[in-house]
Amino acid sequence: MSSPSGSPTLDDAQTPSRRELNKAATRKAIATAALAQLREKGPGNFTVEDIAAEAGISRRTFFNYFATLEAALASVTDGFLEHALAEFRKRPANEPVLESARAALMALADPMTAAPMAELFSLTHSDRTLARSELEAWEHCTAQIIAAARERFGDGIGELYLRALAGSVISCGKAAMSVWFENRGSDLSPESLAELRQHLIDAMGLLGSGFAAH
Amino acid sequence: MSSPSGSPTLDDAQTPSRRELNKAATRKAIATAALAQLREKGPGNFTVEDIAAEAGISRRTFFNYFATLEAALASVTDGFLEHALAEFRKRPANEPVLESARAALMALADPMTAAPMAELFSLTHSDRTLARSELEAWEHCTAQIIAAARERFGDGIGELYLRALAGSVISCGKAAMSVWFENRGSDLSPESLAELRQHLIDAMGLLGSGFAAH
DNA sequence: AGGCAAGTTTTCACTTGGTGCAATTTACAG
DNA sequence: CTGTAAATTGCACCAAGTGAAAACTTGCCT
Repeated sequence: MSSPSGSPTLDDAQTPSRRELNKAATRKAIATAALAQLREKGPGNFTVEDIAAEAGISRRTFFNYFATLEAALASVTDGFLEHALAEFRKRPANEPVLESARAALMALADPMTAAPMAELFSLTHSDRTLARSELEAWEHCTAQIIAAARERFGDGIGELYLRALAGSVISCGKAAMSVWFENRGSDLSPESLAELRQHLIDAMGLLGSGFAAH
Repeated sequence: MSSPSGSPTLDDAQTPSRRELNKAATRKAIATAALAQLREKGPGNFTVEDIAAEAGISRRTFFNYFATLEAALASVTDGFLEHALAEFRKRPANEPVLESARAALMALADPMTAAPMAELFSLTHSDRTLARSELEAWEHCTAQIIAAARERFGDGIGELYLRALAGSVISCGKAAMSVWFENRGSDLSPESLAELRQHLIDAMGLLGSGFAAH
């Protein structure tokens, strides 16, 4: 071993430079601290300074990572939706779109993924400004779905089709989540998650049938 | 005439007290001033103080009417969507929902209604924080559609159905608007508005057919 | 009319969000 | 070890929002 801690001949594979690592760690620390503050003090009752203190950084550094306080919290939602999006991209291109969407949304009912989201949902629910940034996260996800769908369909597909579809799918996902949350609070038991899954399936079913059944 | 300006025996029909009138006027003045500033200086280049000055009121009074700068601009969108919502409520209850929705969305393509909206859309498009408050206005409208639909269907209808439906309809409306705007800028000619109408019809068609056609 | 009560606007002071800049500290290469 | 570039920090600043009390309007009652 020519050098301490790790072999220099080996770790040049990806991009795990100390700098990148630190940045990622700080980012996560901030997000965690923000969530902790939210949990502890409730929406609107803590400041960026509080978060910075808990994360062990300066106020100014916080703003180097997130443009706004809400953005730090929304990063949780971002991660959550990113997960579903990755799932969508994995689906075979010849599969019916709504089926791919359904499969992707199933990822949202995974315990590990759903836990922080459910908590955020519950803590966020009452507050206007927080809810606003949640909205933005879903919107951001919609944009990415549009991109993913465009890639799948090629240029032959109309822009209106793409946007209406992506928006509707996301709306159905939101509807399922909110109904689930209202029934179950942040209950993450297997039965509860099964219910969420069923809501997601039902919502996509409604979408696929043109909301005919009621 | 027992009193100056108007007959007291007559004007007690509604609620046009001087106070209400003044408030309404001020509110409109603020919204107008906000839009004027946006037009004149572009997004992010003017402050609440500027708006207040143009509207002839104090900064503090501005905040008595609107919680945030963006809210003042979003009031334009609110009025726009309110219009469509009123249309929806007028439809007969036995009509298929999607047909009612289609009819309501048609109201958006009316020249008088669409004009301020189109302008706002164009001025707002580039800016992040403004776009955020637009989102909120649509979300608010979604909530009202849910309420209206619940009223129409009575208690027999599932909450999931309601929310998924309302969200999807609004998404399709947004999709049609954004595609139209991207194609036509703020062109308000009859042909252009006809195109918007067609987009709205198409989007609702997609929704009704479960996005089968492409 | 005169005057009281309730509603509105304004002024003032204050906290917090958010940004630019210059100084400092930390990570990496030679 | 030493220079360079990236990251963190402190500081000063402007603008968003909010609370509270003073000043002004409007409506109502005798």
